[in-house]
Order: sequence, then structure tokens, then C-alpha cells
Amino acid sequence: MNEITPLERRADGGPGPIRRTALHDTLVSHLRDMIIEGDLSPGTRLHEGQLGEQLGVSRTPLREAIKYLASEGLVELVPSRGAVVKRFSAKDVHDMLTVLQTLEELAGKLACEAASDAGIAEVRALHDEMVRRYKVGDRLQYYKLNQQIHSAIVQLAENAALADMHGVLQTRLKRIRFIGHEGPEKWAAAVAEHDEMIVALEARDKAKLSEVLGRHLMNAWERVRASV
Amino acid sequence: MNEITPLERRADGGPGPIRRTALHDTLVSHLRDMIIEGDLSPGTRLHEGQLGEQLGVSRTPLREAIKYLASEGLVELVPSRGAVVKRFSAKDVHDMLTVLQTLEELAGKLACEAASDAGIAEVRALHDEMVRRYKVGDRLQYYKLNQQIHSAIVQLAENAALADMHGVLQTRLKRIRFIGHEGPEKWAAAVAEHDEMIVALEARDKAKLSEVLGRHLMNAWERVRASV
DNA sequence: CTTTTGTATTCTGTATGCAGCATTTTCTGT
DNA sequence: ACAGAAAATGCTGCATACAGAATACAAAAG
Repeated sequence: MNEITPLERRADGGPGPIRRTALHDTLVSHLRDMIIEGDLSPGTRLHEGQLGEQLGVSRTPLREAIKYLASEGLVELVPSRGAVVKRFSAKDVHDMLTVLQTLEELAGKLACEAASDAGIAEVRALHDEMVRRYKVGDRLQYYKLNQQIHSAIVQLAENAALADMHGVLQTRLKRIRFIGHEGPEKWAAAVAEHDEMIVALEARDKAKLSEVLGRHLMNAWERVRASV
Repeated sequence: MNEITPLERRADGGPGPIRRTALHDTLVSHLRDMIIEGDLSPGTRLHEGQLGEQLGVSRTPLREAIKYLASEGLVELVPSRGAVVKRFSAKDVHDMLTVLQTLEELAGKLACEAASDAGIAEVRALHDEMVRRYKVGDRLQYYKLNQQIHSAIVQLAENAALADMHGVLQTRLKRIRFIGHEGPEKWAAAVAEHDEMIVALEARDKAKLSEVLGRHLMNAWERVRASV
């Protein structure tokens, strides 16, 4: 999609209060984005010398970032042959969605118990914004807000381990969902499901929210299965 | 627990068919074990120079392994201060067990559908062996077989993503469970639950297996809560 | 013309070296 | 003697350098 551009190293000092972002984190995020957005397509070898030069970074931190991503499951380490962007089969995607479904069902239940009213209001705000984008037909922003909402609900559950696992799976799936372009009717259905979600969350209806989230992800498979 | 010993580099050739295990993998496993077994206790700084010398490895591959473990959640990266072994609070452990419970419930359902008879027989064999160890009072082997059984059931589910997530959580919890020494009556209860599990699995009773697995992990929290 | 083997190149894997930041120790002033 | 500042030490973060493995290419044999 994009050109491979040199990593902009956060210049020292500047207006920012303090530089917290080490190169490692920046690199990890950058590579993750490159994989998700398709700059590095599945099966591509991550050429250390070349890639490092393009990003303006030496091989050492690059290799460390790659190892990190390998643990995240985005790339695969082949002994003596470096790293390649992991390729997901249709079954892999289905499997991931199955687990994600279970996790979000759990998140829904926990969120209804643990969430603050303010937290719920924030999700509502995200939702309203997303609907606005939907009506305008802004797919990219819709997509991003959609992800944010799911993450936000998981956050409301106040369970770090759950958030971790959810985050990993969502990241792995981003690449897929980013591509999946459903038709208008399926899109409308997805929005309707989101509507139900918000209502259930605001009512703190555990069973309902859990059920809708589960259904939503079941349908997600239907929506993306064609594109994998 | 143990001394920190130099990493035995799998000598090339040898009887083994071919050397698949790169240094990276060996290092990761070794460090993981050191953390789990308590050689590196929570809060300990992973001193690159020192640790590398003790293991007989230079800093570069060691750093890569540490980054990998950081992504797994076993260590925490502190900017400009290296890595420290992550410390889990009681809530963290509870949260992990909650997620693990949900995942194993799912695994139980899927396993009943996907498992081969041979696969189920293998779990039964593990179970019988575990019961034998229990009767002898061999806590360590009991513990290991216990873990193996849970992993085996997850494997039967034939869902790679599920296995991944389960593996990560189980690894994080190993350190805790390794310590938790329940009394005789709780131990007996745990074994009884495992008995139920096997029966349900052999009957391919989805609902029952799922229920038992869930209950088993709920009780697991009761068993370990004192020791965290 | 195909296949096989030897060689050369390229890339990964590991070690080492240097610079910057954090912390600790020491020195100085009150 | 104590507080604060300055220097010194130790460690991490990044870059570079070197060695070994894998692959690609070419030449020679069938």
C-alpha cells in the first residue's frame, strides 16, 4: 500500500514532556502496521539488511523487534533463513474468530459488572461517531472506530489478561478484516448489531450483551470468509 | 532453586537426526524455565552482561530472547533500565484463571467434536499415569502430567489460535501453580474433577466436559489464592 | 539437453565496541 | 556532621564487524 519510509526517530527534547518511546517500541509498531496494511504481504521475507536500511535502523534493534513480533504470531522464524510474514489460512481465521468470540462474550459479561458509567458513556460516544461515519460511507474510519469499540468494551472488563489475549488476536485479524469489504446489506446488519450491543451495555444486561457480541463475531466470519 | 548453569549448546551432528533447535529457541526455553522454576524471581533485573556470561552467550542473542519473552508477558521492558521479571498480583492471577477457564470451556466443546478416538485414548493414558503419581504422592510428576492433560485437551480441539492463547496463559501461571501446594483434601478433589473430565471426554459429552473444566478452574483459584 | 557438483555470493547468527543515561559515590560548602 | 552538587561507574541501547550457513549460479559430465 504505502512506500516503505524511514522511521522518524522522535527527535530528542522537543515539546513533548519526556521521550518514553524507545526505538524498540517504535519499530515494533511500525513493522506491525506495515504487516497489517499490506506493505509486507504474507510470505514476504523480512530482509534484515535491506529493511533496516530502508527504515534507517541497524540490524540489531530490527532483529529484536522481529523476535517480538514472532512471539506475537505475526511473523514466523525460520532457522537460518530469517523471518517471513505469517500466512493465515481460512481455517486459521475461523479459529481466531472462534476464540475471539468466546473472549468477547466473556468481556461483555465482565464489562456489565465492572464498568463505570463514565466508561460506558465513552463507548457510546465512539458508537455514535461510528454510526456517523457509516452514514457518510467512510469505510476506513468506520473500521477503525469499530475496532476501538470492541477494544473499549474489553477494557471495561478490567481484566488485563483478557485484554492481552484479545489484543493479540485482534492484531492478527486486522490484516484480514482490513481487506474484507462487505456489501451494503451486510454492513447495515453489522451496524444494527452494534446498536444492540450499546443498548445492552447501557442496560448492563450481561446475558444480552454477551449474546450479541457472540452473534456479531459469528457473523463477522460470514462477512470475511469470502475474502480469505 | 537451581544454580544458573551454562547453556549446553546442542553439539552439532551427534545422534540426533538434524539440529533444528537454534540458539534463540534454546535460550527462550531456558530463560522461561528459569523464571518458572524461580531461579529468577519476580522483580529481578535481567542483567545482560552477567546473565549472558553465566549462560555462556553474548548479549545480542540474549537480548533477542528477552524481547521475545517480553511479548509473551513473562518479563517487562523498562526503558533505559532493561528487563525485569514480571510480578503478578493476586488479581492478575485471578484474571488469568478467569480467561483460562473460558478458553478451556471452549476447548472442551471443540474437543468433543474434533477429537479422534486415538487422541482421546492418549489423554486417558496421561490421566491414568497422573492418578498413579497421585496415589504415590509424587507431586512434581502429578503437576506436570496435570498440565499436560489440560494442554492435550486443548490440542484435541484442533484450533491453533486457542492453543496459542492457552499456552501463553498456562506458561504465565506455571510459576504460580508450581508453588501452590494444596492440602490432601483439595488435592483429592482436584483428582476427582479430572476423573469427571475424562469420563465426559470419552463420552464426547460437550456440555458436561465444558462444565467440569470450568468448575475445575474455578476451584483452581481457591487452591492457589492462598499462595499469591 | 539435462543433471550434478563445485564455487561464489548473500544473508543470517553471534560477538564486540562505543555512546548515552541512570545511579551511586565522593567531594565540597555550610 | 549533613546537604547538595559533581564526578565516576556501571549498565543499557544501538551500531558495526566477523563467521558460518544457505542459496544461486556456473561449469562440467552424462
